[in-house]
Formats: sequence, structure tokens, C-alpha cells
Amino acid sequence: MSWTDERIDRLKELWSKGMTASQIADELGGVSRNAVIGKAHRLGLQSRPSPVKANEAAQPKAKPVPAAASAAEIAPADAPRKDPAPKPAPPPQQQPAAPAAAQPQPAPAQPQQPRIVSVGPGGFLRQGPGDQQAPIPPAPPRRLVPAKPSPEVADKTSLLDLNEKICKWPLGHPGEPDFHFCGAPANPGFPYCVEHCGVAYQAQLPRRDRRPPPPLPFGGPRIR
DNA sequence: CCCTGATTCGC
DNA sequence: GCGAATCAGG
Repeated sequence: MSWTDERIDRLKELWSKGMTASQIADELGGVSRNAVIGKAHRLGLQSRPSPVKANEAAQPKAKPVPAAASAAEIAPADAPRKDPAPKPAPPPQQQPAAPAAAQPQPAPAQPQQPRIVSVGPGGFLRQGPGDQQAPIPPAPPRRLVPAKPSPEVADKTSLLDLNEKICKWPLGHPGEPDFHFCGAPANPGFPYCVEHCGVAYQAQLPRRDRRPPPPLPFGGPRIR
């Protein structure tokens, strides 16, 4: 079936009316949905909201490498972070009156340890009937200061450091102590620096040049 | 899976 | 120019 003037007029009318390409194809008959879309484009008909074109800032024609991109985006929240927000202070000390400078001995004697009679469920220590003891004095209030980052993550770009201006290329693996991100200045408009853009993006080859043979995960005839 | 429109490219 | 094949989001 060819595109006669009548059919083209009908296409324009139905298209502008908001019918979907499939509906128009059915209405016209003898053409596929793709034929309708192709013709509409060639006629320069106003494109309608496409599910696939929601993102307007789709500048690059290449597709990001999924593994790299997703790795950067789904990095676990427990990845090590530099400069943490006021982190809970270390466990309160039992001997609050012992500043580090005053007592060089690492293991000072502990004169008032309660006598352990037994261990109750959950691990707490039971006291004997006569062992009544003043409650352990709570640690005096201390000002909370940010903990120093551990050496292996110092100066590394953490998840919380990410923004649109720096390279989000992950280095190492999420969960590992020194997992971090590249952090170099990002290639404007891209999530990565120039170097890592070169890894994440590649030019799309013409269809005929793509590697056709799909992988055969299972079932291929055993060659030997 | 179904649907959608957009795009590519052999013909 | 045509439209199947393909893509990619819903």
C-alpha cells in the first residue's frame, strides 16, 4: 500500500487528533505502526510525548556502560565516607577521669570491678545479694567532635562528596574499606572525567558492523 | 510481557 | 522515500 495524498491527509488528521500510531495504522490499513511513525516523521508532523524522550538533556549519542554507571549510583550507603557528619562518639570510657596525657600506662589497675557472680540472659552481669553497688557513673557530658577519617579513606572522594562537578567513577568495590570515587573534575555534561568518559562511552557502530553472534550461555553444542 | 514513539539504515 | 528492526521508557 502506498502513501497516496488521501492517505497522507488521513494520517495527518488522525495524528494531530492524538491517535496512537498503532490506531492510525489500523485505521488506514495496509501499513504497520512503524510505517505510520516513519511517515509522520518524514512529513515533519509534530512529535508527541514519547515515553523514551522524557529526558531532554540527552546530548550524547552513546550509551553509558551500565556496569560502571550503576555501580556509581547504587553504591551502598555504608561505603566509607570522609568527613562524616557528627559521628557518634566512641563508647564512653569507664574511667572518665583519666585523660590520655595523665596516664601513660595503657592498662591501669581497676580497683572497683564488681565481683561477677553469674551472667544473666543477654549477657548482663548479675550481682550477688550482698554485692549491691552504686550504679556505674555515667560518663560526664562531652562535646561531640567529628571523628578523624581512617587513614585509608583520608583524601578519598566518598559517596557524600559526589556532585555534578566531579567524576563519579567508582574505584575499588562498594563495601571495601578504601572504596571511593575518582573525584577528578567531571567532563561538563557527563558524570565522569574525560578519562573515565573514554571508558564509559563508546561510539555506536553501524548495525552491520556490530558483532551479531549472541552469547550462548547454555545449550550450545559442545565443541571438542 | 504488553504498550508507546524515536531512530537507524538496508533496500 | 519506505518501513522493519531496534531502542528505550512506561
